Amino acid sequence: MIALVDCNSFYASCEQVFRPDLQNRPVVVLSNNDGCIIAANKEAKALVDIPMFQPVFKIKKILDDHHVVCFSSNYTLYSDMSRRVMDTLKTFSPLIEEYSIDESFIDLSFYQGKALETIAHKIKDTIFKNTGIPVGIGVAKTKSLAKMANKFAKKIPENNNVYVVDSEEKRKHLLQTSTIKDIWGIGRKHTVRIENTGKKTAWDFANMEVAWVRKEMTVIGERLWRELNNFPCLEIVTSTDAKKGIGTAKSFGKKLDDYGLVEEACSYYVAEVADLLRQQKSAATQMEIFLTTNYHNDGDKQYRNKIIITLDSPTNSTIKLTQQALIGLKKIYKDGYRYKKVGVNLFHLVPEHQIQLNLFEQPSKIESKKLTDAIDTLNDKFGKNKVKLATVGNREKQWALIKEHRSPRYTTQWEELLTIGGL
DNA sequence: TCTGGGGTCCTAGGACCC
DNA sequence: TCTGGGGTCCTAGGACCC
Repeated sequence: MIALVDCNSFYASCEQVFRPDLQNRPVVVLSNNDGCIIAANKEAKALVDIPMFQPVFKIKKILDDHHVVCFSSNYTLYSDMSRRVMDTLKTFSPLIEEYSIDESFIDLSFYQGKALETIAHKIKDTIFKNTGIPVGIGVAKTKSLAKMANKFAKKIPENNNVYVVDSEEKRKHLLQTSTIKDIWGIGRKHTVRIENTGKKTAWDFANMEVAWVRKEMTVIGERLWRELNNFPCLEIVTSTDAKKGIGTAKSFGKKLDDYGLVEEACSYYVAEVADLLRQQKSAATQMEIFLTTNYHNDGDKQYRNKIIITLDSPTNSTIKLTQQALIGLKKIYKDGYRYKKVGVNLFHLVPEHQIQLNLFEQPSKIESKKLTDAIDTLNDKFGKNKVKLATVGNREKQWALIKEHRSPRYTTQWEELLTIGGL
């Protein structure tokens, strides 16, 4: 049996752990630049139907009227809290798949013959005791069923955040009370396609002709169909393979029409992805640079473009990548537009110890690696970006993300530790 | 005025090989 | 007139996830 453990309104819960005064109050967390709503606790969801990913300015009045507490996203805090939750989970099973920042699949075969419902409650209570984060747990024979059981566990209050699919009856009940779009892996498009055939519930889907499913939804759909029928097709994935591509692209805090600032932002993001690349000990063969104006804004002149740069030989040197990135940026940058976003993507990653040098390349690689290593060491010791390329600029980041309501990084910065009044 | 960011997997079709 | 059969590799685009 497999359990899917999922934190309840994770980002909002993280904020509430350190703010007991916000218990039972509506809380939402905003995306980068405080643009959209990306998490809402149950009090906030109960108040109004807060649509996720809605731009905040469209529902500002609702938030104000109900005194909803808004936080900018604080990923440093959420990542650290996630680690704590996962550490606790690891004490219950040796086989864990960290599926996302707030959920994990865990293998429960270790507990064969024991009452899984009791175990699940114990896991839930221990996580809450250790971290203050409430979780829901779904248990079933397959990952897809566990995922749905988890949703069901949270939806029905009597379930008390735990639902175990350990009988044919319960499987049927779960599937019959779930809609098509409740199924994990079925999104908007497929929901329409399936509903057009007259099916309404997950149970209907699980009883469709498998040939139809295969034809319309490819092998992914067929696996899902089999999983809902209790045949495991998806394994718990414990090893995390090196990523196949690494990228970053963030909207500026304000629109930019100055090449120098766009260049600064671009350099900054290249340094960021190059760092990630070195952390996973890979080197990139290809790099894409793109920039775009704000396409939501009809009034502005629109322009977007990208350029793909093939590197002479794979590299993870910030210096080399930045050089190439800025040559590329210059080629696609056009004056006279107000830019909203610049981004960089690295592809065709290879392990750094397998770099095939270009036939004509001078063996200066070693020196360049020494320099990069030295910079990494200094930054590890003295803090992020203490040593950086001049192209990143040394002034205040005029393009920085807007984060007006960011909470302290309670668990990772000494200066931001939680203080308790009166002590 | 204000609209996120980071991923994965699969298929079809082109281009090429023997 | 008659035009095989078996492959690989790569990319773009679709669909979905958190």
